[in-house]
Amino acid sequence: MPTIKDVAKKAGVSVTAVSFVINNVPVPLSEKTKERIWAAIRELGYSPNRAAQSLARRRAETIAILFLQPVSNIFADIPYSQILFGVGSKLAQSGLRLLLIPPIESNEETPLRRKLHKGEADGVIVVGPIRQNDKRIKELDNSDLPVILIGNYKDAKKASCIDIDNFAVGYKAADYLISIGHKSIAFLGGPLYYSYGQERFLGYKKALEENNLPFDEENVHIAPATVEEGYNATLKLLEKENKPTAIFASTGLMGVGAIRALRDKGLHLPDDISLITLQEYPTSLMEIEPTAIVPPFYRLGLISAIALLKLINGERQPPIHKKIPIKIRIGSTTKPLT
Amino acid sequence: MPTIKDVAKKAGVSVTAVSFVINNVPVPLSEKTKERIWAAIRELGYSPNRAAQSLARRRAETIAILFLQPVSNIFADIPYSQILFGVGSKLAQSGLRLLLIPPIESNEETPLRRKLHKGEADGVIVVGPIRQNDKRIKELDNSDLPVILIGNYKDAKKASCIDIDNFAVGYKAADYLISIGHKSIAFLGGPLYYSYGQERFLGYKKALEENNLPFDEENVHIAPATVEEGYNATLKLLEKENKPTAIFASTGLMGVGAIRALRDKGLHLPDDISLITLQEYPTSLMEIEPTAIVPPFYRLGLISAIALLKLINGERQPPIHKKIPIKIRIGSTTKPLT
DNA sequence: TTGTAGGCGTTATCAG
DNA sequence: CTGATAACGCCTACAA
Repeated sequence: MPTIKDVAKKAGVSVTAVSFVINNVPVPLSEKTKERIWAAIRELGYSPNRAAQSLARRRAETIAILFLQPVSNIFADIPYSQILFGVGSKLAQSGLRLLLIPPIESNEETPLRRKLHKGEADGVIVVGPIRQNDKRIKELDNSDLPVILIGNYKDAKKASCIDIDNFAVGYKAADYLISIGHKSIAFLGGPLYYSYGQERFLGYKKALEENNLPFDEENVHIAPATVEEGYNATLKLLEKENKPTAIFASTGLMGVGAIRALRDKGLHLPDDISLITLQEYPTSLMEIEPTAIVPPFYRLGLISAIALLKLINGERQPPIHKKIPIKIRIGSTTKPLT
Repeated sequence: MPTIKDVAKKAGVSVTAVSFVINNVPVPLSEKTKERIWAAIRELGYSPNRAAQSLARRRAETIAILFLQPVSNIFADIPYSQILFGVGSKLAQSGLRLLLIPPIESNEETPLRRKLHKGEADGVIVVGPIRQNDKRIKELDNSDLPVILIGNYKDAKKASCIDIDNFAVGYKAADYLISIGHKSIAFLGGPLYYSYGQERFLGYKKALEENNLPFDEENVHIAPATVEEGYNATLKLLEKENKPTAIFASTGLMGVGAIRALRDKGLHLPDDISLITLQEYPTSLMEIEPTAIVPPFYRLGLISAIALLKLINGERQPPIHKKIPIKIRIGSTTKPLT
């Protein structure tokens, strides 16, 4: 491969000049010279050696993605794929590399710092459900590495938090159901120690409050976000004396569980009951088109990557906080209460 | 960050010795010295600087993933995510970085070579449906970069091809249906200019032949692998005078289309007709558990990455050819023909 | 504007 | 076994 020297020689200039042009340093070089240098670069098919750049700039030209959960779970978890592709597409475009970091146990001896010390990565994006007391996150928050947490970490000092607007997820779903006449609305959600679980729940509650609807504890089922929990919770709801007229399953898997439970009980959507779920995967894969909250995970990844690059380049100061708006898509599983 | 010099000083040895220990070069160093060096490394929390290593070794310590299709399509395509996670988990474990390369048009001026020249990546994994006449692939095949194509490229000189056993996909599905008594089996598949489309079709055909069943052209629908095509093809099949008693939808999306078409026509699975599809996404997301071919995409990515690393390290010579076996999972959408 | 020279952290060579 | 020392390719003063 040609080096910067070859380019300099070919263009009849100094390596300095070439370097300036490549990194477009604001040094007044005559347009003519610049053009000559670019021509040489093109002819030689030159492009700078990343490792050498890294070494000289003391930058890794790499950003790391830290997964908080085992990969075997994650790979089945479509939202994470979407986030990953979002991050990846931005990095691909800027030519940065990706360093995937498998889950590190909180109690692991090797400090995270070491895996992520400067030279390894210029910044980190953390993916996975965030608990407020996670040591790994605390450690990152105390390091001087630019960090984006996909989620909400309330104690964050320097770490930036970006996530879909989980409060809005809960609020919008409940508010929509209320707007079409429902008064008894069940909520299925993930654990409250995860920020997404808590915020979706709070959003739901807020919508009830604002509409002066009573909050019925028995209509709320908080549990690990699995198909099974969604299934069981729904069965329980159906055994209540005054059944809810609508269910909001605030995670995709719980939604599937709910749908299955309703079907197994011979109930018909939306005639017997209304359902809103979270669309965490392409609807083209489903047999029905449910009314659902549509979380833009791909966009979430994209925006996180953009934000991280800005932090790295010093174009913004941490912490950055962002909530990505979500949308509701009206499908065939809800209908007005008559 | 500490450098190799710091370690050497602390351990009272030469940098050479430290370098030997780190890369465990087979040089007889006394166990005592080795231990002393490791101790110094641990105490200082030293780890080698990647960029410097790269530069010295003339290796990028990076592998590239080239996508053949636009990312916006890919991100919705769960198989690609699974492959990506498979590749990623292997790389994470070996500390290599990932360079994602967005689709490059065949006619783009910048040669692929340049984006992938040594120093940028040590090897490439190509993801996406492969056509035999794709210029980008021809170019890669002629370069001296280790290349793994996920798919089947018949003219390959140096490039290695790894894929799920697509012939077996077609064969096993058809064979199973035949084994439970079906004699008129429809086939829905992707374009024949893609290797996966062709091979699945050939497998299907072979199973018919081996069982002395007539091949009915009208039972075969080859089209772009979309929900819509699956839907329309199924409608057509149902209009035939002698309808097939079973359908094999050889792509996930066509399978969804088929299921929807059957439902819209008021047909019941498996009583009115049997169906085998391709399970390209977690079944937990579906409402029914179809009989399906289960392609191990995660594993495909993993194995591809492992193979690529071997090529890069010279532990194997190209071309490598591998077919990953697939399984059939019996679900609720097939039943014996009585 | 140019050329030179030192530095970035490792690897690898080669004489001790 | 060790210790210098020359690459590796680029960036960045600094002096001209």
